[in-house]
Amino acid sequence: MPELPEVEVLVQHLNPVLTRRLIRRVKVFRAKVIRPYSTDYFSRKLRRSRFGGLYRRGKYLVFKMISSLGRPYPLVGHLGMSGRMYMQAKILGLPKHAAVVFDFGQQVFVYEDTRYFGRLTFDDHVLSHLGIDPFDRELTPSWLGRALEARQQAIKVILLDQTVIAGIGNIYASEILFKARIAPQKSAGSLSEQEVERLWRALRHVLSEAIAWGSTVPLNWSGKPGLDKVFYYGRAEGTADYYAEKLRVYDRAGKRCPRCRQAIRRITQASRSTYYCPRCQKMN
DNA sequence: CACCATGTTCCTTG
DNA sequence: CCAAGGAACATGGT
Repeated sequence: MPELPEVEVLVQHLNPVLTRRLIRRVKVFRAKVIRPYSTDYFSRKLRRSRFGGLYRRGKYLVFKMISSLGRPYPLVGHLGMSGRMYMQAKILGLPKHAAVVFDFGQQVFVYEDTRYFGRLTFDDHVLSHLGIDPFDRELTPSWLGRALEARQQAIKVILLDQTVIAGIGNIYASEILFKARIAPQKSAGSLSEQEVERLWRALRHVLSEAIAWGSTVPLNWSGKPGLDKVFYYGRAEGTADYYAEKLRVYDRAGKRCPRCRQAIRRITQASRSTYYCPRCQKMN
């Protein structure tokens, strides 16, 4: 589920659904995702709190909670690799990998996570380590140039560094570099002014396109297996459009580049797959 | 059985 | 202190 566009679309979807709702009780099914708190402390703190607004920071969801005494406090969520969050009727029953469930009475708010890499915490300290948001007005081409100039690591690896720019993940990193026509192996500091400019454009273009798609298409949030496994390459109920078809290079090794018909290549960088077109994204 | 997977953190080595 | 690389986390798909 989670890179910046998915989290953004989810936050927009959840905001009106959750705001002002009163938590009657909290059930923790997998203590790991709320560490270092005890199940008891976590549940007691949230019980009888209300949801205020929520917003996104990088790939994190930040819920503004209001205690029964009217005191605000944050609840920070991260979806890891396989986390989902959605409202559903209580009578429907819980998914196999429900991690935490908030009970509202008739409805429940479910956080499920197959691999349990995600997290819910009251500690917003993690957010202070995050780099600039891709849609921050301060992120100009010259800002980007300065952020990259002293770095020797491959640009693909830098794009995944959440302390530089927050929100880009492995899928969109490849997509952004393809759009910008920059070889993923190039060291960040070696990019020309034109390349930095193209990267800046591609960043916003690719991410906003993904957000626009996710905001337009009806999504199946609870994701019944086989219907909407993962929304950006899954499918919403009644929709024939697969988001995978919108990806130009990611997971397309051996297939033709949509721009020049050359075969897409897969390489490994920092133990993760990178996909690119060797003809459109040259080293020099 | 093998390998791969949208992410982050922690450990080791230099 | 920094950088780079890798394992670990846990489960499922192919």
